[in-house]
Amino acid sequence: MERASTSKKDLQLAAYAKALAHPTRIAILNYLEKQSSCFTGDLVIVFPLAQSTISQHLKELKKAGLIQGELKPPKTKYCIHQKNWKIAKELFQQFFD
Amino acid sequence: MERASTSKKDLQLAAYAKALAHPTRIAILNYLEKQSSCFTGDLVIVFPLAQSTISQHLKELKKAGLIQGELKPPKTKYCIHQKNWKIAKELFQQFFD
DNA sequence: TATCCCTATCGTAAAATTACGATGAGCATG
DNA sequence: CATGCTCATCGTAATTTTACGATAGGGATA
Repeated sequence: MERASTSKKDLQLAAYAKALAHPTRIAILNYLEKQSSCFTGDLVIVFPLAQSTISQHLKELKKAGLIQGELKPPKTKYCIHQKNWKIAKELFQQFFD
Repeated sequence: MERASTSKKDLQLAAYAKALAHPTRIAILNYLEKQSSCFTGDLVIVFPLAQSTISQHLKELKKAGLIQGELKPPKTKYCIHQKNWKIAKELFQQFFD
């Protein structure tokens, strides 16, 4: 019986899955897909959560690479990170066959 | 500005993502896809983790509905829950467009 | 009936996640 | 230069996750 190794792909997929593992983050991404971009403040209005909580979720999504932020002082404009989005999409596709 | 509601689909997708949000669980599912089925003990040999830890991961996967267990005393045989697997696959597909 | 296998569950500790209010930093505008 | 707006970060508390060893239970076999 062979020892299972945890591949880079497994780790990456798990990291993406972790970013998606919260309903609010799913909803934020859905929102971003519809709107193509938005400011933090928009989400604070749309979601019944504190501003700091929204910011924290955005941070998680950025850490995973699924979104990117652009400074538009005094606001921050977020949008989907298309390149990584595609990578994630393909990893999930492969995973599910 | 409209209030975002968290739909059933969002919740279900987040739940599946949560189940996939750990490298070991990804690896277990990969293993199950290859072998089509396995016993808990197989995984204990294959992965460098305690038996109770493996059991806990299996429990998480079962809770999410991605696998199912069948008693084959004194063993337990696990396999992918095909129906839910397909549902998960489609949810991720839809999500990524 | 007693014993043996295998696995689930319990108890527990450390770490991570999630939420909030408060604070601080960055950059326009007055 | 001071003010105001927006957002990130800090500090913190409650909960959840992850890991382990130890224990319990279910069903064969002797």
